[in-house]
Amino acid sequence: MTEKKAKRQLLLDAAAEIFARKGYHATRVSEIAERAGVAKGTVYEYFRTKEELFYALLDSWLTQFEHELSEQLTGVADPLQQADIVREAAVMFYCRHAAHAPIFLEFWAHALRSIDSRFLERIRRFRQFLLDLGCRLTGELVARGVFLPVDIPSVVYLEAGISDGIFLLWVLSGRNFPLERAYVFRQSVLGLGLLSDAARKQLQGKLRQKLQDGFLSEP
Amino acid sequence: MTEKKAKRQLLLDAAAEIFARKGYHATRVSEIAERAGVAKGTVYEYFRTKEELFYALLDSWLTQFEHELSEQLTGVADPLQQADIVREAAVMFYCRHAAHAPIFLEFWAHALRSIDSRFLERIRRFRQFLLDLGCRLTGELVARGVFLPVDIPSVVYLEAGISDGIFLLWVLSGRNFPLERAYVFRQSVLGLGLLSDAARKQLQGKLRQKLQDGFLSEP
Amino acid sequence: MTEKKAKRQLLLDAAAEIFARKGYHATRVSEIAERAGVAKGTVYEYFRTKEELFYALLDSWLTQFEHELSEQLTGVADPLQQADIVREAAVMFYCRHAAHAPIFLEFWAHALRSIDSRFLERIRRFRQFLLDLGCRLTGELVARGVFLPVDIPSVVYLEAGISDGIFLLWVLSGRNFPLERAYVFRQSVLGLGLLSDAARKQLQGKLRQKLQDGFLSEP
Amino acid sequence: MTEKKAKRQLLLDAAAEIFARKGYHATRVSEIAERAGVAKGTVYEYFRTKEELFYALLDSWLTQFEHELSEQLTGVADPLQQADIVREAAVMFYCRHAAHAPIFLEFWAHALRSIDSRFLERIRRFRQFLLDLGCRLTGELVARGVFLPVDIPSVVYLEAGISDGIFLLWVLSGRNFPLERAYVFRQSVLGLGLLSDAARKQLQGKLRQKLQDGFLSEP
DNA sequence: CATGAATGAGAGTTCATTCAT
DNA sequence: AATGAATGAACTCTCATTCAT
Repeated sequence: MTEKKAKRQLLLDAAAEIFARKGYHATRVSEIAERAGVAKGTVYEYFRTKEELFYALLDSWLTQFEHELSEQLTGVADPLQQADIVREAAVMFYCRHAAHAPIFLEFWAHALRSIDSRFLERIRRFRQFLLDLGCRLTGELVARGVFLPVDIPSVVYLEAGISDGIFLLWVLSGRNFPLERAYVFRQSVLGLGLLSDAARKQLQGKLRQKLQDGFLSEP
Repeated sequence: MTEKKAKRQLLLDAAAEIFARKGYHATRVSEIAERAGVAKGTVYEYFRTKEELFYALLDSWLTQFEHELSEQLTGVADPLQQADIVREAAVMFYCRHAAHAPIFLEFWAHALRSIDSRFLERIRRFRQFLLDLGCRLTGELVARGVFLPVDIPSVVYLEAGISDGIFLLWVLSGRNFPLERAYVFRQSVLGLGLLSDAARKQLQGKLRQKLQDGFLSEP
Repeated sequence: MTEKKAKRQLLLDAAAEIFARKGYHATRVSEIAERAGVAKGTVYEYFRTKEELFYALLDSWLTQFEHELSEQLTGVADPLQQADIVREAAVMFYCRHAAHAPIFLEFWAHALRSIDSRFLERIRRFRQFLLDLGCRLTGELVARGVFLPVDIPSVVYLEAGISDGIFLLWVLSGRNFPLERAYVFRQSVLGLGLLSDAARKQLQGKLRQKLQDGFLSEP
Repeated sequence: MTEKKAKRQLLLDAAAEIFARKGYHATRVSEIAERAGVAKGTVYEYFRTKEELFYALLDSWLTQFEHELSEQLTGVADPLQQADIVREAAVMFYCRHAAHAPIFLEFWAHALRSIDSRFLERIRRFRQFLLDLGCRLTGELVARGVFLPVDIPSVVYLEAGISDGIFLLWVLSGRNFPLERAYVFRQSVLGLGLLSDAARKQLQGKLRQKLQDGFLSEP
């Protein structure tokens, strides 16, 4: 039972490694098998098709992230603190999968073309999960007067877009800057833009400093 | 001569249409030929391989954008006005290629895996073009005291990431919001975050209104 | 011991069912195992290969028929009565295996191509068994003056061919007529053709009526 | 145009040869290609799948037979003469395809199992063609008082069954007797059984001689 | 005896590319 | 320059068979 799961995971790990290095289409099922130390046929004992294996990888990553984030948020009430947790979780997630980063681009590209709609659905479900969370947090910050009165969904959408954009930037630029600092930087810019006058007064100094520091140079 | 160029363009247009609808790998060279109204073999008179055709498409789009933007900026001195031109050019570019949007994801994914490094190099050259432009503009705005003193490259990097991120958001969400308004919204948030106290005072009202409006609902 | 035989029979029955429905090549060994309620590997405890299982099925059916017919003929002296018994046994055999009918076509086809010559040999042995029987019966009928003087082997060959032909007709036409009546009809036609003048006079009325009735309409 | 048809025929001939020798399933597409002197891929320029090639073979044979028989019957009025033409055409057809004989068994077996219903439909259409013809001929013979009053469809069905049965016999026995003589023998037996008293008187002598001669020994 | 996970040879099929016309 | 028939390497996936447990 548990051994079956372990071997499944082994295959997923092997697949991640090869997919990341060669891309979905250039990856041969036989390579994945070889990497996992099993025969080609064995892959098909665990996944019906190559595409299913690809999907299983996407699903396992997103599910794991959703679970971990949910857990970490349990018991935390303060929305600002929650926002930090979300950011950290995202960064941690991306960093853990740093070597697999290019796969995400392929998940996205694949989602837009495959007849298999599960990819797009799964990604949208994940995004919805984050958007819901973001709306809750942002809504509370607006309600408490920390943020200016804004159109909450728009802000949350924008934030989501920015997150992916930074990730894209990071991947395409050859991962030549620390992802975490970029996310902090983003938070500072957005913060300065969205904070109410009162909140701004309090945080201004720290945030402006961060803007001056940037995220490209070594700290 | 010019007829040769015209047919080349015909093939590029056909390729764009099919690549967008089916994706690079699912597209057959024969389909492109059929769509362009020529025989399969003719494609190879104009492009050595399928990948070269794909690259030519990327290159033609980016080159066109670079040319157009350079032209439009010629003779405009005011950096704020220039920033508007850049934003408008980007939106126009994306909108013109709205139907081809998914191809960009594939360009990016392809750039990260193909043995053919031209893809990555070409994309980086394009980004560098935009980053240089952004640094010049932002630098001037900082110099003039419109923007706070910030680490200019970081801000420009961030803006670039945000642009792509919004585009990604737009594509993955099924293009269900107006791209232009999202870019304006982005500008407002960043503006409020980056403007110096003096500049902020002047523009605050208009920008805050935009934050309240958002970009998701019909105007 | 006997349990071993019982499970072997269980597997043969399962195989017959699946082979009949899907055909030899489209049948998976795992399906047979599943149908028999055992594990895939167990099949190989009883039959060395899939083809051997197929052969065992053929053999079991033909052997059973040979045994049954031999038993039923024991103690019956009258050749006309014996002919009836043979015909009835054949019909009973075919009807019992009505659901498996298409398998016979595959046995025949298989016999003509398999490297494994046992199929062809077994089928020929079976045919020889019937031909010998037929020659004995027909010979006696000729000797007694019931039949015209004919080349006995040719008649018996023809009868055998007709039997298989009717069966083939029955299978390919979707089994849309009663097999038994077709065999009776055949007997009448052949009878009228082969009977001596004396015998014909006696049976003519009954046989001609049967020709008028045919075997396609409901009686 | 015509060259395309010629190559198609080349492939059909090659396929017939290999299918006949090895059977449908044991035949590799590459073998057919090799035999036809083309590359494997070329086969797929002419036939979408292996099964389609198999079907095309069946169709080409049956269609050819239908055409030839129709032509030969044109202008012949006498039903007895027509019956002879049909018999001769069938024998000629079988003899021309003697080397491919085992394929017919596979066509039949395939028709009963393939999801592709075209096989069964095509075979049934062919049989219907022959049955219609047979009914017309037999009907006329009955009307003219040559045959006894009989249930015409039953007789024709039986004759069709007998034809296939003799063919089966011939194939399974290793084609060790002359097919034509067997068909003549069959005709004699059936004739003696079906002829009216008047007609019988006339033909009796010749037919009985044929029964004595049989078809197994050399003439 | 029974199991069923693992195997891996081998199948049909695809399609970018070539090249004689 | 344009064609499209021909190519054949390379792919994914199947499934009869094995064998450690």
